[in-house]
Amino acid sequence: MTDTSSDHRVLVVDDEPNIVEVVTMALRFQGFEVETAATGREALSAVSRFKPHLMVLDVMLPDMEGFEVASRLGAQRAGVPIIFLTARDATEDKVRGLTGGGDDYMTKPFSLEELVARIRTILRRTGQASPESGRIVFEDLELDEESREVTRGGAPIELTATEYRLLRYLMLNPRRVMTRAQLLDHVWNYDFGGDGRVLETYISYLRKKLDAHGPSLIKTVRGVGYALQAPRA
Amino acid sequence: MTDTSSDHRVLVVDDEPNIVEVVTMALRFQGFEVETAATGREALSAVSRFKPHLMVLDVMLPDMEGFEVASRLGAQRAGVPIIFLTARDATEDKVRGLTGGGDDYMTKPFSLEELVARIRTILRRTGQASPESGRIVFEDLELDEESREVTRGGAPIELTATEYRLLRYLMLNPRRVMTRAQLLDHVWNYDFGGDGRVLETYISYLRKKLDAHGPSLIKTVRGVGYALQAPRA
DNA sequence: AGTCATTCTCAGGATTCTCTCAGCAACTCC
DNA sequence: GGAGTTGCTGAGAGAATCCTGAGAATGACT
Repeated sequence: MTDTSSDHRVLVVDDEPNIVEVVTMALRFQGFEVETAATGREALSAVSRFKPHLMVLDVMLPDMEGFEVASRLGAQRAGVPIIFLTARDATEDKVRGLTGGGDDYMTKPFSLEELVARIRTILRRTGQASPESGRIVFEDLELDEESREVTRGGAPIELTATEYRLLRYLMLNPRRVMTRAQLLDHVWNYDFGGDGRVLETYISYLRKKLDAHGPSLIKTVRGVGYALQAPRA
Repeated sequence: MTDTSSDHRVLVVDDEPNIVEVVTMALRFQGFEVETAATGREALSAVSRFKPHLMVLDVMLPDMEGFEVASRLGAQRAGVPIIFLTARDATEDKVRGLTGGGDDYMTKPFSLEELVARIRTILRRTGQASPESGRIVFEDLELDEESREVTRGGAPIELTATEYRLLRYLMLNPRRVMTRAQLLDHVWNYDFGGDGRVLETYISYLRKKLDAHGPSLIKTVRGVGYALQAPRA
């Protein structure tokens, strides 16, 4: 992506190879340095060797719970924030209480965009990353990543979660044609296997909301995908 | 090719000899170093020996699925991006989750130009290739590969998918006469069996759109093919 | 449980593309 | 100059692709 300044180490811990694979590739892609571990024990040794700036940690590991890993780190943890991954059912409450500090959690399945966004937010909060203004602008469209507010020409626009992710991804890649596959992969959950036509529906939603305040911004490129495009004068 | 800087290794894996042949020829022509494999097992050993920068991998192999090859590579894969080839029907869902990791996929049949374009895009994205702006220029014609925008003398020109592929191919080989066969092979799907006269139709479309903004750029070479040519002063 | 917002599926209709065809124009070679 | 070949282009059928409204499924909140 356009962000070259990352250069952070992230440790990904999960025992499902598929997830590790997908997440690892996505993060490397974003410029993070990534190491992986499949068990709690591996994770512990990886931390001391790799000294990550942040951990992505599944709560269900074969040898111990993610929380145990966290507490066993003890002093060694030294303020390393953790993003816990949990299955959707149950346990949510358990996680809530534990996410003191700078921790966070996400329920599986999640979208890669969201994971990356949270990692960035956390690194920014903990002062490890440059506080690059979390504000994206394209023409008269503005998106504030902190408050999640979107405005066009000053007028606020209410978006649902999915609409927001989709618009954000497009705004991060202005004028560039994003393929259908890219959009589905980044904006929807990584295991989304449904009908690719959701995308069209959401583009339609977005257009309806955005175009109420000005000329059309989303261009469809037939047979390929969509792109943000400045309206022609 | 004016591009001498490629020098990348690409591993092509498919069990249909025709496809391997066609793709291999096209890639070698573009300056890539190519090795091939017909089975998953061969692919695995080829990776460790050949250490490709990128793989083109059929999902349907005689001994295992392409995905299995990918996951069996494991650590050895070391971030090598993969372009999966899939049959048009079904399977699209299975392929999801790829572009997040830098991978991509194409449905068969595809045009060679498209394949080459994607390979270039991916290598550029993963920083393995020089980030040569993705912008092709010929005289007052400009083509931006990321936004897929084409302009002549600054004026935007709307092209359909096929028109775009055709023009792009011509612009990649400026002044050189491209034979009818070359054009049909590269711009249309490799198994296109229809009437060769489509080409004339599309040349006509292109000329109509391009010449609206200046002197003629596409020259006919009777009995051979077409070439981009600077207008005589 | 009941309400509400959100997400996703589906189908009809509209649009746009691709390719074929046919007649005319331009060129080549005798 | 004439005959044959090759290329040009407008028209149109069929296919592919996209848009959008309606409603079912899902999950969040009270």
